[in-house]
Amino acid sequence: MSDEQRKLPLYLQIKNKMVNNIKEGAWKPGEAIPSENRLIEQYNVSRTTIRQSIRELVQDGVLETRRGTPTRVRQTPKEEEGNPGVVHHELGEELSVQVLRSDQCADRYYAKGELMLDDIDEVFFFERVRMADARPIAYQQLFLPKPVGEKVKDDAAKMFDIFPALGMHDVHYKNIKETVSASNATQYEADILGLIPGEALVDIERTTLGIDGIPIEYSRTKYITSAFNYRIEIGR
Amino acid sequence: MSDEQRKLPLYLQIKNKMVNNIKEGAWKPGEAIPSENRLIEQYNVSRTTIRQSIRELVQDGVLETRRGTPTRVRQTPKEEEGNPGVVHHELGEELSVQVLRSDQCADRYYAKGELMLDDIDEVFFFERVRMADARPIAYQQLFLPKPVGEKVKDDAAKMFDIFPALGMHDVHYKNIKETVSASNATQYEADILGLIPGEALVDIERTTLGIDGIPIEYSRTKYITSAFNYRIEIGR
DNA sequence: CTGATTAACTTGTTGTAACATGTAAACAAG
DNA sequence: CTTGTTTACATGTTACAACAAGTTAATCAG
Repeated sequence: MSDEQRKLPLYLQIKNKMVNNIKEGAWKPGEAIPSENRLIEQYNVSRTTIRQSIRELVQDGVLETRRGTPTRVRQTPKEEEGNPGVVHHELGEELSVQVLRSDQCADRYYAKGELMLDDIDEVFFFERVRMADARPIAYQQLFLPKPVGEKVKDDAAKMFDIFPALGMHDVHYKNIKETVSASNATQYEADILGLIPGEALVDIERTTLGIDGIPIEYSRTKYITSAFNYRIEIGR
Repeated sequence: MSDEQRKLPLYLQIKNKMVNNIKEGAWKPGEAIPSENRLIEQYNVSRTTIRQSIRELVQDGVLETRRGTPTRVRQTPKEEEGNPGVVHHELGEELSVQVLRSDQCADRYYAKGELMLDDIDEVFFFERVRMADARPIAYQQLFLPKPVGEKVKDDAAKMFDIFPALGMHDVHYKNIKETVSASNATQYEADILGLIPGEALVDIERTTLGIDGIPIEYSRTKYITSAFNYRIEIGR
């Protein structure tokens, strides 16, 4: 156990252990975690402590509790009922992806900042073109922290969406934040997407946080407007 | 005490009392509330209960605690954070609006279709420029059905956002649907917004439904990217 | 008067204990 | 086979107690 962990409050140490259980796949989304009484035996702490750990993870959206039933690992944070905003993000039919370039490097300082990494850390970088029905619809720059990248580097070349691949490797997310803007296609982007330079693109910057709050993905994607459909619905 | 309150858990009853203390001005924002020990005496409950009430109010953003110092009522009633699917849409400071044109007509067939109106119905049309800090940030075309338009036609010239005006006339909405895309500024739009033609704009098409499901507003707004901030958050 | 120390607060952490209440599977009765 | 009951087990609520640790203001030494 590391030094920082030793002086952390017990309930935070246990909270971290629980998060690790999920990250390592011992506790899987949708499944029940051990009951409070078992956890009391397992970690040899009081119920107060266990409950405080669980309470925070519920608050973080990682676990869900219901009186009378075992506490469960949340399936996905998205399928909620009664949320004020629903985001649809559908495109074409036959979806695929093509990797233009991929490397592992220690520069890319801006992306590393977004991923909350140190200067010395390495990142996986993928330059991808997302295709729908064999036509390019988006140019994407995808950055992954080293531990995540090593797990999914093979999938990133095949999967249109990397989230299923992440889930299969027990890398689960808690939160996705997207910033939407617009930009003009550069010569480079226009060539890739088959457009005229200057054409308006929907420009989406996305940061995904893992269940421990640490970023697991940063990406910048530029979509062709005609192949894009971003609908936000607010209300009941 | 009301019947519903009697069967509520103690900590929720006390939480409600605390909220009332704030609403009635007994506890003022920025000021300290009584210490836990005082509250224990005052309400004659255990510290567990008091702390659970306080914890929830902290989570709700109503109170703020700091070890060693008295718990305080939050100065700025913290915005709802962590709500899944929340859309933030903030821009500059000094917001205003300028109306370029307004009329009441029976054409504009596309907009009338979106508003689910018949061909013979009339619509109010406003061409507006939204300004932030005296600089134009968006060009907006706003369409209102005749009954709605008559109520707010004066406000549409002054209000940056027409929803408060609608609410004042008891026109409430149930649902907002926005489609986000990007487009290149036309010569006309570029002139208005002070840009070069072709510049990428964030293009938002919005339909608002009233509480009876009938559309009350259709608009198309094109924002300057630099003055725009559209953040979507999914998850907790 | 200044500056370090202390005393008297505050909230934070953790344990123990008892009872309340919701859930679902096992079981019994029709 | 369906329905109602029991029962074991889950989380929720509440109380009491002790100590940890941060903050602030009074106190005291210089």
